[in-house]
Amino acid sequence: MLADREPVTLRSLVEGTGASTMAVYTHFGGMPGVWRAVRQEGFTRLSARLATVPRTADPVHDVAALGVAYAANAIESPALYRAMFDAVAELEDPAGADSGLAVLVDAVARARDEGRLAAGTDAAGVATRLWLAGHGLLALVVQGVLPADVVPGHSVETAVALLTAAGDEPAACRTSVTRAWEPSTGRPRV
Amino acid sequence: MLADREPVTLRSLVEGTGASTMAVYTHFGGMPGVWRAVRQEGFTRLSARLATVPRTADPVHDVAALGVAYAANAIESPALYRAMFDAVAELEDPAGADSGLAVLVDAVARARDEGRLAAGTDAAGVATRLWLAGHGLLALVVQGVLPADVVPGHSVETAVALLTAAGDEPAACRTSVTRAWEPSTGRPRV
DNA sequence: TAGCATTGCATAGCAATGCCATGTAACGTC
DNA sequence: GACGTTACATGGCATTGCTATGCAATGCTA
Repeated sequence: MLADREPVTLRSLVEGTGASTMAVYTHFGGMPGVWRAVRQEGFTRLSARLATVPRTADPVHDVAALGVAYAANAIESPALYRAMFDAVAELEDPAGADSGLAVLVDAVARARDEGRLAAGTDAAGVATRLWLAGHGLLALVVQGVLPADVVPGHSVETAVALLTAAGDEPAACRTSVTRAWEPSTGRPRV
Repeated sequence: MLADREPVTLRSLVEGTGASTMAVYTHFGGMPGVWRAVRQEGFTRLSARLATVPRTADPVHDVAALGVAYAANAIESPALYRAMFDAVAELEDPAGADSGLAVLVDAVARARDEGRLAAGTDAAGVATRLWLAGHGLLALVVQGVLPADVVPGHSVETAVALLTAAGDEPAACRTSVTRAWEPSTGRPRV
């Protein structure tokens, strides 16, 4: 229903299943519970997808590759992405949502520890800012304000700016980030 | 009602006004029309606020000052900010929304033309990325995911990174941006 | 195995919501 | 002063989320 942009109502959910509306209350406690479960599922899928991003010898490339996976996930399921952040503060299991950010923090920390970023780099801060910028971009894309084809361009420029500011060498940074975003690598299209 | 987090229903709107629900249909065409008008009003207020940001001798400071005004506007009326971007693609007058971004583009272009940014800088691109990052941050703040007190820190770091990447000298850039965000200048608190 | 408590859910109905058909009163125009 | 138009009050309709009630299947105990 989300993918088809159909309105998700209590009765439309049970229609065709042979079940009655009470089944929804038994399992989810009501419509807010259904949306909670949808959001949780969204973050679970996101975490699973980020976990499939391979670790290469280039830590800065890997940071950008996480961004690619994050963007692809959002663009392939825009309605789910919207639902996820529609009331993200009400998640019952915030740890599931945080784990995605934790993966990014680890990748940034590795780039720092391997010498690509400055020694004193605040990995959590840099990772958060990468995520914030990506979220701002994708939030507008999934609502139709911006077309999806501007995602790689803005993502590359913002990632290069933030990672260069964190100490990476500009030319090498751009090479690493661009390589993750170029469309010929067989990863899911955005 | 938005500020008080009360549910905005057709009947609660007309309650106490002595009018009936039909008045809403005459003037707005229905509840979606009411929300359209709310969004338009939100962007009108935002544009008005951005227009009050003074132009100083430091164009990079002025770019950051627009970000401060934008953030203050969102944080002072979080429910309005949420409503604005809840269905921003359905605005009947997108020009009103674009005018805010145009002000930022002009400020970035001025910074470029006055020599602070590289001559070939894509002012619209840089301005858009500044806006995207700010929107990502504020969207999460107004939903309660992040506390408002992290706004200045992330805003300064991201703005410095993006403007430095556009050619500004790092130390001068940080000075200009920080000056716009420091709380002792008498601007509205965030 | 018989009795009983628990669980899951179908039925039916309630309150609230957005919306609209109808009627009516005020207004402007000739 | 008659008439068409506009704005809106009244009342009611369909849909929504929700829940009180009852029933049947399941599992536990003696």
